[in-house]
Amino acid sequence: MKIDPSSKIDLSAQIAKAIRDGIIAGTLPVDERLPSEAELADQFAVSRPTVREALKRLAAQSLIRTQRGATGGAFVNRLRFEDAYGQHVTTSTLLLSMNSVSFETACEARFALERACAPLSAKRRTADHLATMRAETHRQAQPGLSDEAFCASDVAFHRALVDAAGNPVLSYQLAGAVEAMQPLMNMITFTARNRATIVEIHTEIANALDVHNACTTDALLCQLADYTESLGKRVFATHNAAKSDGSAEA
Amino acid sequence: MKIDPSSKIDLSAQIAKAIRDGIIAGTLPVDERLPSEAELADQFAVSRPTVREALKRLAAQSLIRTQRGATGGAFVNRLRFEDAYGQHVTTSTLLLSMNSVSFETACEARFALERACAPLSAKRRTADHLATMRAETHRQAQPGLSDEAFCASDVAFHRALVDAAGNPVLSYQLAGAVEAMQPLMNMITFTARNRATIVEIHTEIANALDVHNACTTDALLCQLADYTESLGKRVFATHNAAKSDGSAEA
DNA sequence: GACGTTTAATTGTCTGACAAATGAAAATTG
DNA sequence: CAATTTTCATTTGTCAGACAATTAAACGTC
Repeated sequence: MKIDPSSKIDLSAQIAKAIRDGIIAGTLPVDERLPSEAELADQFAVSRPTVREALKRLAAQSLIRTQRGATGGAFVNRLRFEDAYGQHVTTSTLLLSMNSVSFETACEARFALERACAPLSAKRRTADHLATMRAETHRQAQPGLSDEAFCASDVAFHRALVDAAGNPVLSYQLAGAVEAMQPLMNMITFTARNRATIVEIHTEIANALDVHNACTTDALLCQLADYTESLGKRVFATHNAAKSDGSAEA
Repeated sequence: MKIDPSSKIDLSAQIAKAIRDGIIAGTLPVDERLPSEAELADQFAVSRPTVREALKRLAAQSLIRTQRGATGGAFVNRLRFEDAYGQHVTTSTLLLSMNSVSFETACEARFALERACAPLSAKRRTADHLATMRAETHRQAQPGLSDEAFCASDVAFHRALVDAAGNPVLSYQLAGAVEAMQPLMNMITFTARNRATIVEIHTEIANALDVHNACTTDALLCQLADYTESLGKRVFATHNAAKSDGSAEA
């Protein structure tokens, strides 16, 4: 791979791209050891700090791992679903907060995706998944629970629902949509009546999954989507009204 | 934010995390200028190369951008959906290839997600989306098209279908599932008869969306999912049989 | 053969330096 | 005075060389 020192782009970015392309193309298989930093510096005709900056870029994407010592070095990392979750959730969260995505849009996406895996979950849910969902539902019924804890439990419930589909690709893609919404959900103060309604729907969802009833599960998710959206609409309407109260913003 | 020099973790990783946390928490708003590298080095009591490695990690995640010159520096980047697409697709692709996800699993996830946005697409599709889908369908009918080009056009078609839902969150989440499957699809050699079948379904999907018929669209997507999976199953069955032919692998 | 010691390789970090870019201030010119 | 050019300070990009920390293998000792 060639490096162009006269390019507008950082050398470290070019080197990172060259190595990344090798990993994607399969030229550098998993667990393959990259040349040492000194050798890379020679090959690309740059200094070691520049090579290191490139390697740090790749490490930030979990594409490589490094190890010190005699047999150490940088190794192509086997990207695991668990490792990728974190990044995916972080990115999704920032996308929502930085692009002022409406609660409605986020909500719509989230439940559309969740409904997509409901039939699979109804078919494949294990006793474990059901137990998790019921435990979280039970926690959500506790009176002393803070709104944040309630939302966290809500995420755990829906995470279990998604995982029940038994498809890691689905779980990964949905993790972003479901977990990234938590900050938005946290802004909603749930009254006792709100919580009771949600807990009831959660209970029914668990029951529907128990008997492998995909249709009812889907209907309940629709119900939950509508209810969540109506709650959010009310909260954010007053929120925005209060915010634009003192400003000249149209 | 505190840095622990005695930790097992790289200083640059700790510093990157500290800054990243600030961005996520909103302490560092979009377009905010970070202190210069020299100032950061002072604040964290490390050297400039260490600070730079931390900044490169953040740059790799598109969390900051840097600019040279008198008024330059590192700025908190507004993460855009378009910027995040690339990373998401790359990560998804690597997840599939490195974890030997079966064609069946990937296919199931992809069509489950795509069906999720079909009702929204049927409701909101614009003339533009329809035109793109029909143009790609037309391209797919060209006899001289390579398998790679056929698959690329297929991705473009489905991308338009997803975008038609008018929900950027949905589009983002699905981009990973749809585009990451392209390398797997490329491994399938499409006969003329295969292509004719797919083109026909694509044509019908466009027609169904034209008249805002969500039900038919969903049915057609199911049909396409079944057909794709059956094609893949046949190809990868012979593929695996050939591969385990000469090895002792059980 | 088992067990400590040395050694070589490699990453992590620091220091100091210079080049390149870039906008702002100062100087020059009409 | 206004417009233009020049100078300059600031900041990132890159380099060179050095030392510390870590680690496994090679070596030596008992």
